[in-house]
Amino acid sequence: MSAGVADRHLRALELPVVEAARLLVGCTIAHGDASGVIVETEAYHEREPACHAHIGLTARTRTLFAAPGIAYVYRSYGIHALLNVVVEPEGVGAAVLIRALEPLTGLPAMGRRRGRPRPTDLCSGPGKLTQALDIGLELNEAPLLTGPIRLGPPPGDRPAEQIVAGVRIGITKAVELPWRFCAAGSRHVSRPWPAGLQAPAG
DNA sequence: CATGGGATTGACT
DNA sequence: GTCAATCCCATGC
Repeated sequence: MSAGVADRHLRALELPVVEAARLLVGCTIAHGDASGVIVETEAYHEREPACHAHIGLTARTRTLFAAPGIAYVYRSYGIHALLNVVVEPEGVGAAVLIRALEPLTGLPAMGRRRGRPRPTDLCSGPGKLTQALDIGLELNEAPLLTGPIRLGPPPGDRPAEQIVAGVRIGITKAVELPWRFCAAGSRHVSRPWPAGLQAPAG
């Protein structure tokens, strides 16, 4: 096995968070028998105010300042668990929010947990994919290379994804940063890509 | 100890 | 398009 494509998820863990967010599109996330290909990510870094780590080291943000390669899972709006991949060296607060997956395996179980069988309704949002993969707050700080959640390289039989970048969604601070990355043309993203930023057709 | 704000979603007008 | 559900945690008294 040669280095390169197969190690993409490992290289991402060594890079600055914005580059990591771009590289993680196309990689895989699995929990139990359910898995999917990452088709949408966002980068968050302590130096900008939309990041939880911006306020410094607290009980909640401790995870973000830890060594790379673990999960940061937190509750959003009192309802949903959101999954992040912690990156950058220990002591730096940064993480990549996993915003959408293209379902790969375990679709029946995902559909049961989601209460909606349509493939494009299973993992097309940060709160949806954690419900589909049964990822809860108890998995905060779980290692991502040794399980139970597993971050893996892109499936070997898939062509490299074309990636488009845009501004992050659902935040009120630092709204101008183009730190959202999507697989171009994917029907599994959380929201349709703005028409003006659509990747060149064909 | 009380309060308020969300990195969202699904239902509804 | 609007809006409520619901809870962790940071902050302030």
